[in-house]
Amino acid sequence: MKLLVLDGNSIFNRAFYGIKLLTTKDGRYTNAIYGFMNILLKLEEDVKPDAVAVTFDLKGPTFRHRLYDGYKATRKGMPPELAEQMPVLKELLTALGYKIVTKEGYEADDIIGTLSSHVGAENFCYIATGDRDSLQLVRDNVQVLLASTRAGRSETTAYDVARVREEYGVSPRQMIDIKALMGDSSDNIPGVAGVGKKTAEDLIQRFGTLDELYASLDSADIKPGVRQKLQNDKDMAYLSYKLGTIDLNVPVDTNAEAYRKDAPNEQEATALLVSLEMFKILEKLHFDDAQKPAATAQPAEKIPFLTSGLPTREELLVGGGAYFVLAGQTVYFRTPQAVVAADLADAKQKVEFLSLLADCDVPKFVYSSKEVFAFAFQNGAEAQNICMDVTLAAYLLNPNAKDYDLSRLVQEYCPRAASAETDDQTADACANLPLLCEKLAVRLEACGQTELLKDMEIPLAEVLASMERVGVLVDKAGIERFSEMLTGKIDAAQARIYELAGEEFNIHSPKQLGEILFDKLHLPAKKKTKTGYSTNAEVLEGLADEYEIVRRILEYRTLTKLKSTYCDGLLKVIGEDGRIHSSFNQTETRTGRISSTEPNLQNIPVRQELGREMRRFFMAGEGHLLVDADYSQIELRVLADIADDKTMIDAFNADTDIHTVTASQVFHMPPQMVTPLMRSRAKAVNFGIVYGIGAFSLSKDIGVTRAEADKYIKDYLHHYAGVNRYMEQVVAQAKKDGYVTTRFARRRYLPELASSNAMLRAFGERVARNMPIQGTAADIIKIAMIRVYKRLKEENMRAKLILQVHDELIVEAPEEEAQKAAQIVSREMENACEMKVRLKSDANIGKTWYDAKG
DNA sequence: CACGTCACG
DNA sequence: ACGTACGTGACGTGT
Repeated sequence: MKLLVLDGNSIFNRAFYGIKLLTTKDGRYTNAIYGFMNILLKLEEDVKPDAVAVTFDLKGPTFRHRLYDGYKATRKGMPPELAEQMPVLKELLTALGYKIVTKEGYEADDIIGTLSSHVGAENFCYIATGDRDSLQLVRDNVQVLLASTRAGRSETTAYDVARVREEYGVSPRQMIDIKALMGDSSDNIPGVAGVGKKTAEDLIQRFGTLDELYASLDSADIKPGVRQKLQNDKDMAYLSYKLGTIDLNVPVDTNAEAYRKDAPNEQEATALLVSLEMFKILEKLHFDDAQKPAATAQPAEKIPFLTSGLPTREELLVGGGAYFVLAGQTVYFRTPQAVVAADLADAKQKVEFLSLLADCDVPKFVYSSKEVFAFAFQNGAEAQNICMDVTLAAYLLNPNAKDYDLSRLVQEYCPRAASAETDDQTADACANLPLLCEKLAVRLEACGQTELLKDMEIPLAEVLASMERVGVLVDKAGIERFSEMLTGKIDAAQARIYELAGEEFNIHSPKQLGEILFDKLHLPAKKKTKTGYSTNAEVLEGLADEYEIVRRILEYRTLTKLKSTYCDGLLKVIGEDGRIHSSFNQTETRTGRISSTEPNLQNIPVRQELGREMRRFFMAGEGHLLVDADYSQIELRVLADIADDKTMIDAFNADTDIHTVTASQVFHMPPQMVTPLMRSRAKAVNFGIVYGIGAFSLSKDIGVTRAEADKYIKDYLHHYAGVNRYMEQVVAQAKKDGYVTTRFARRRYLPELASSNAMLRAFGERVARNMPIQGTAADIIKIAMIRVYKRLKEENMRAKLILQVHDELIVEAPEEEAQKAAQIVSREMENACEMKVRLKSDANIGKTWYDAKG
């Protein structure tokens, strides 16, 4: 039989340091457990062992190390992020039926040694470890599988006797002799001072053993210096030999049969893995597979899978609603008896599906409502009465997730799911759609988010689908001309940079650029990144006054950014209709904002004039105009409201300039005396407050000393006492609950707050202060979008919402509707939410985005 | 695929 | 002693 012996601590450590810190949404660390399980499952797949022994060290001192006092010196405890994972791992391994082996007073190494040395000649033993110490255990029927990390990837190397000899030139047994000479700092084995790996290997290769070496020390051909060192530390060498020799006689059960796996406790293991959010691992364990022993559980419900076409209306209603998943040209329905797939390329089935979508009386439970709305629009129809969208529901329950794949959601929320009689993943997940919807609905209700889903996110999905479909017209030829103009300027800048540098190099490479500027030209380097010199704009701007090459590089960066991202990037995504149809993602951000991709239309340049010119290429269609309305200071107004800060509320309601008011507060003078510099600093403070602020960053941002910045913040919080109160209260509440919420019950979990890492905790605190503000502002503009969309439709206008940029909405309207549309947009924006301060939105009209933007 | 950089609110 | 404001997405380099 084959026995696999795991060096638990070593693999666990490797997993921890090899994978970035992961946490569950309630803040428990899981990365080491995750990595360990992946390695274990991979090993089992490769080795196919009959039995598995997982060994661990216990905390106390061990016999072997008691030989030497120094052992405690550098023996470090695990970091708390790792230590907390250990009991959970053991619990999981036990639930999965693995045999864990520990012994008071012995290291895992000694247990491994004992098990491997007692495995009978007819058997085979694999030792999985990250530690080269075990190589001394290799024999004819014992191999070491050494886990290592190379270029971020973990790989395993199998060591048999030949491989050890090839690499070290000695037999496995002689590895002990080598270590006795060279020592091992990580294991606190002293060795012979001044003898390292090279010398040790050479000596043992020539003399065979420590004894032989010392026996012929005087006569042999050894460098005098080395001979002296060997003489000095002879005792140490022999002590090290003992310390380095793995104990092969630990009192543990050495019968390999004892380590056969027990049948897993599937229910317990599943519950544990779900709580650890390890759905991939759960999947790999194949608990739901067919050949399940009848004893363990009742077989999972099997749902027939048919592809016979669209079911009739009566056939597809499950408890009064229709449950379906739209995937490209196929729609999967869950009927009471089966999963049924219909082909939408088939005209008849498509028509029937569209009529179902338009039927107000049938509640619909779907996977992605935006896709459903888009499909309806594509066919000149509408989708009515969508009451559940599992993507959006899952996003509201936890916006921290990476994605919202249907099968993952089923695994997360439906531990004992049914399965369809098919390999089709979507069909399988669809079989569980009603159950999933039910579970999500219960959770949403418990979190007070039912209205957020039904009245905000689902209606918004329709608006977004419409915006994506309409798109925005761009002047393709204009962009092409602009791009060529930039090419000319880029070539000139590039030539001059090469001239000033005295050589050609890749200006885009921070590495090469850093070498040219700071090594070759000896400009004073300011900051470093992990990988080298920092060359970002902040650093370069500090050098720009003095060095032409720096000014040219900044210019080059600006120009190439404009060309590659905004000219060439946009040209690539212009549709056949001459318009750009960006995707607006509704489940991407942790604060509730929407994001825009392919292309990102939420970061088109505006702050600098040259970049701003790009906005001339975003235009209204023939006979149309663009209406652009943006909120004035929405986040600060939200802050005033949430914090219930009287000073700030009064300032807004008196329609005064908030930055000037803040300046007068912070600088202790009447508003009329506030200078532009003071106002701009106060503006930075206002921003900083919203972001969770620190004196260091504020001082860097506005170029004052840290002490001064600190004083600004203190004065600010003194004058805005409500804000001060809010900032303290929201963090305390977040620590208590583990999450923060917006005014509309949007929620974000903050596992960082429970971290033992002070930096991460500080980050969590800033997020706790910021998310309710940014998130509430995001909620408000979403409401405005829904209302604008609805109003334009109700008033039978042809004007269409086409873009959203966080605090700004853009509508494309026929010329004759533009004025009215402008009214509607800013009115709906201002009335989106009743607050203690009024919301303010200004609209402008123009032929292009450039003209329509104030 | 991670990193540095830079565009936006 | 260390790093430093919230939220995004795209591009180019280099492993």
